[in-house]
This record gives sequence, structure tokens and C-alpha cells, in this order.
Amino acid sequence: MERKERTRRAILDAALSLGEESSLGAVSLRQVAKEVGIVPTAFYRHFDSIEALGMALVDESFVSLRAMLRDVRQADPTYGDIVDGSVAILAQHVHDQRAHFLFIARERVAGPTLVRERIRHEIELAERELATDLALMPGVEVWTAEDLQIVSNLIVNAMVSTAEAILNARSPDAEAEIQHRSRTQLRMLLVGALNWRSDKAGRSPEGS
Amino acid sequence: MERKERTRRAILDAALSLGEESSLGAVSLRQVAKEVGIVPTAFYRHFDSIEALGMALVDESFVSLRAMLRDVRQADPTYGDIVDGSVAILAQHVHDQRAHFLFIARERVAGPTLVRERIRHEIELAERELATDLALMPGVEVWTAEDLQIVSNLIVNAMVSTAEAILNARSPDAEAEIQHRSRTQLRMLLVGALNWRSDKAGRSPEGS
DNA sequence: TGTACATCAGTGAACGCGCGTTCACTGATGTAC
DNA sequence: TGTACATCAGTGAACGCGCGTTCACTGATGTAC
Repeated sequence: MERKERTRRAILDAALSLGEESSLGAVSLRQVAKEVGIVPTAFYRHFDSIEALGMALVDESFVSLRAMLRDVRQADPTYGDIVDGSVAILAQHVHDQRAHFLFIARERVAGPTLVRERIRHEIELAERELATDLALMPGVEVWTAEDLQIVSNLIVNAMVSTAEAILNARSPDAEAEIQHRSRTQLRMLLVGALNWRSDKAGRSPEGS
Repeated sequence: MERKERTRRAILDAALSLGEESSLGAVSLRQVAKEVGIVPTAFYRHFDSIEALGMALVDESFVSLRAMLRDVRQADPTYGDIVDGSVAILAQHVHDQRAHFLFIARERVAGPTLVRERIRHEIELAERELATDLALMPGVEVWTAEDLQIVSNLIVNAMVSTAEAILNARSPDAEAEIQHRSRTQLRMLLVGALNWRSDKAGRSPEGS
């Protein structure tokens, strides 16, 4: 009863690997079967279609993404600096689950509509969770709910860009530089956000 | 002698249109020919292969991208606010050349290696140009060359995210909100960057 | 521990289809007179 | 303006190939005794 599980795993891995060049939409059932070392028809013992395989990959890629977000959220109190800790955890997870993060980065823009929408929805959820976390920070009382949302979006976009840059890094040195850059950017961004309302009100007040 | 040019244009447009769902790698020569209304073999009167078609699309998409950057750079002095003007110009170009920007956004992560590298290279050039422009702004004398590069990268990433969000906007209202968000983010980001060195030095001096 | 049996993961032949590419062709377009 | 001609964009038959999917099958795995 475990042979089936091993083959299923091999099929998922083969699809992730074959999809790395171009997108999942360009991967054929027969390519996957060949890579796994089974006859094409054996594929149907595990999945109804390539689309079903794709949805299973979305599922397990999101498990990896959420595990990263959980780590980031849990590590905050213990780690000396939130920014350093978060970037390190992001890099670690992108490294450990490289295939999953590559899959998300790629299918986010190039996947079938359903897959794209699911990925965008998941990232939007992460944005909202970040907003509730940020609301607890000291010094953010001056922000409106809209400000919170806008800052969260800015941070999440920056982290997505960082993850993509790490995935494309050509060497450990290049990756170290990307991490350094990301840490600096997050700090700049926090400085800007924390000076935002007060700064704006000081120079050109508007609203009530 | 103009029939050829019309058909060539129709082939490029058909490829852009067919590639919108999934990526260019999933588009076949026969699909393109069918969409254009010619027999598959007539394709070869215009391009050697689908890959050659792809490179031609990269070329013309970059023409659109550079036209946008030129507009942004030229509009600065005349427009009242650099941020408002830049976001408006970005939105206008993304709207007018939607297919080209979709192509760049998609192939940037899902295209063949050569195409991906060329797009990344082009974006890197935009980053460097932005850095030289930023260097002329008042108040940035305190920045190191590295700071300049890091700020440019942050701004360009934010604009790429904005362009992608506009491409995915579901309604004019949603797009207006995205533009508003983008303007706020750029301002926050500039506030953060301009307070960066001084702020950092004030709290925990380092270096020489 | 050894044997007899049930399950079901993997096999292999076969199908019709769309693919990229070849080739000799045809007939519309645009030019020279 | 009207005709004769050259060019070459587009045609259509044909090819071998990989595709997804069907079906009846086989034999390895794991279980009951």
C-alpha cells in the first residue's frame, strides 16, 4: 500500500521539475510518466488529468507558503530583530521548498485562470493577516484602516519580489546581497510608513 | 508589398492574444495560423519558428516599455507632482499597450530562459537609469551608491507590482483604487528613503 | 515461517488528433510598357 | 487607361511524431491462514 504513495510523490516531483522550464501548461502527461519511469496509462491510477495534478501541486505549494508565514509570525518575539528574522526565514523556506515557491511564482502569472485566482486570493489573505499583526505595533495608532491595508500590500509585494530574486540568484554571494538589500528595503519602508501620517499632516493637512 | 506587413502584424497580434491564457510556450504555430486565417505553412513566409515570433514580441514589447519610461522621465518637470504624474503615465501605457505589458509580466517568470533573462536585464537597466535620476534630487546627498541602487530596486519592484495589479484589475473602480494605493505607497517609500540615512545614523551609527 | 489468494499498480497495444515541417503549386498584387 | 508579366504570399497534400485516452491484461505486494 506504500508503493502507490511513492509513485504519486514521484509524479508530483516530476511535474514540479518539468514545469521549471516554461509553465505547467506546457507539461504533458507522457513527459511526466517517462520522467517517473511508468507507462503513460499508469498515471490515471493517481490523477484524473494533468489539471487535477496541477491543483494538487497548488495545494501542497500553499502548505509550504503557509508554513513559512507561520514561522515568520512565531519567530518574531524570540528573534532580536523582526526584519532580520523575517528575511532569514523567507530565504530558508524558499531554499528548502524551492520547487514549491518556483511553482507559485510562475503559475501566479502564467497558470490557468483558476490557479492564478487561487494564488492571488492566498496572497491577499497573507496581506490581511499582516495588517492585523501590524495594527498591534506601537506607533501605528495614527494610521487609518486604509493605511494599514496599503502598507501591508507594499510589504507583501516587496517580499514577493525578494522571493523571486532569491529564486533567480546565480550564486550564494548574489543571494546574500539580495537578502541584505531586502532587509534594508524593509527598514526604509517601515521608516516611511511610521513617518507617514504625521509627516503628511505636518506638511499639507487634509481630511477632517 | 503591404499585404505581407498586414499579415505579419496579424500574426504578432494573434500570438499576443492566444498567449494571454497560459504562456507563449503553450501556443502552437497551427493555432496562430488558424486565428490569422492563413494556412499553417504560410506562417513561414514571416517567421522561421515560434521562437523567432517570441523574440519579435519581446522586441516590440520592450519598445512599449521604453516609450513609457521616456514619457515618465520627460513629464516630470511639467507635471505638478512626480508621483501622481508617473503613476498616471504608467497606467495610461499599461492600458494602451495592454497586450505588451501582459506579455512582459507573463514571460518574465514563465518564458524560455533567454526571454526571461532579456526581460530581467531590461528591468535592471531601468533600475540603473532611475538611480542616476534620483541622484539629482535634493536631499539624497547622504545616500551611498548602494543606497541609491537599493532605493531604485524598491521603486521599480513597486511599479512592476502596480502594473501587474492594473493588468488584473476587474473594473475601472478597482483600477482607480490600485492607482491611489500606488501613489500612497510611492510617497511612503520616498518618505522612508529620505529619512533613511539620517534616521539610521541618529539611532545607531555605523561605518566610518 | 511457508503457502495460497485477493488486490490493484503498472503494462502494452491501439485509437484518432493536432503538431511542425517538406514540397510543388496557384493566383493575387503591384509594375513596366 | 489597358495589357502582359514577374514576384512571392498563400495553398493543400503529405509525412512522421507525440499527444490523451480506452481497454483487457499481468504480475508484484501485502494479507489470511
